[in-house]
Amino acid sequence: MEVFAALRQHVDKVIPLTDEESARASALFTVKKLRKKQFLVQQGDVCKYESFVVSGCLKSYYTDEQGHDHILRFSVEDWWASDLKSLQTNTPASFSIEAIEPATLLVIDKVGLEKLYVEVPKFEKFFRILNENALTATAQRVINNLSLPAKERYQLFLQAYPRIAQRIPLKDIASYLGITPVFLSQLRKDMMTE
Amino acid sequence: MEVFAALRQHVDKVIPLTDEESARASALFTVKKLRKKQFLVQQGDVCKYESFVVSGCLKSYYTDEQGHDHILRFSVEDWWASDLKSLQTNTPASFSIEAIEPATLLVIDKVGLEKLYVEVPKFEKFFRILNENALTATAQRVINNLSLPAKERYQLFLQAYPRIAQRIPLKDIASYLGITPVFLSQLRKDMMTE
DNA sequence: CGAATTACTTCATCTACTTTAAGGCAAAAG
DNA sequence: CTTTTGCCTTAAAGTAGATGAAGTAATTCG
Repeated sequence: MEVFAALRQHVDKVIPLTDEESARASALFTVKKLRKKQFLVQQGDVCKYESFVVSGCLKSYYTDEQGHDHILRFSVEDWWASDLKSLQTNTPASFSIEAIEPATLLVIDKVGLEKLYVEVPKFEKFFRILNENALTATAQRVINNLSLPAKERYQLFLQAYPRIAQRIPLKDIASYLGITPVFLSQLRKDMMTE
Repeated sequence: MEVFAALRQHVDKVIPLTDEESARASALFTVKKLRKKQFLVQQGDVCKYESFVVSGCLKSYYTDEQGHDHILRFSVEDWWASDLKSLQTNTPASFSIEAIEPATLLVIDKVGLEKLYVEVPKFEKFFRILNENALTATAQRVINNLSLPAKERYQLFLQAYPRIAQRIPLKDIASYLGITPVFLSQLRKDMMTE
């Protein structure tokens, strides 16, 4: 099955699996498809799955008291999406995850994950490393938000995710950068004339 | 030994250890003391240790091209401090870690950590969970930085870390919040008169 | 202990970014 | 095919927060 091959290839990059380990792991995941604008989790509900994105694109975003959305991350092919805290502790998710392109996912629930850690202990290490990397990236983002003006943050974003940037509506990029779409539009114009 | 008891108590809160596991783990950590203003790591050097703070207070901060510091986190008793990425990959640390109070640490280097994962596999899970929590907290901080004005971020900080706030110089709090000391001083004044 | 350095405050000026509002364009819905 | 709706752009006015300068309080250190 194609989708499981994608997962294995992804995991193998960090820790090579044996065929048996890969098969055991695959058996615990389920294929899930999302249409555009469909939710994987909605803020306030409990997040049921850790999800590997095989294809498509999701956005994770927090909706504040004034009803404004703030994008935390985009998840495209070969990335993961979930509200870890909600998943682990069965508490309401603090953000939503929604498809901005039709997406194919491999999902695993909490029970499945716990089985996975027992049956294929390598995954304990795999997720530890995955989270370490995510933590590093998020810390870098805090740094950038604190130390760089919007224009430079935008340029960094374009550099870091050139292919993703093409696929994502401007307003979502603005939200990710923490500025208004209006201002991002101005920045773009500035950048053209330079 | 007192300091090791602190570590065990800390780990036990997440995953109870047997006496033997605790002893094996303790054997891999070393006590390290820092005076005020001493560095645990300096930005650009390789981070050699994962460190558990037994007492005192450290700050982790990034120095940007203009020489301005941006505080990422404070680590007090019962917290950890390190540049994970640097430690794991032997690359230059992207931020510094410095004592702002005399501190006692329990440190473990990369080799020690790898031994630890083998000898006491529970630590694999322990650090996975630790990082998950750190990731959640950091994501929340990104959200706050994007969605809240400085005054509310300051109020949240006071609420979340009332005891730490007392011990930390205003300029460091300002740096953590992403504002200038001048502006934080103004905010404080505003808050007095309300 | 006194001198020097470092931390905090206040005020005035400046700028990066927001808000509001209006017009155009493309996709979705009827 | 027409109408609605959402998305992008441009421009003008407003604000949160930065910067610079100057004075006072608090620490550090010889």
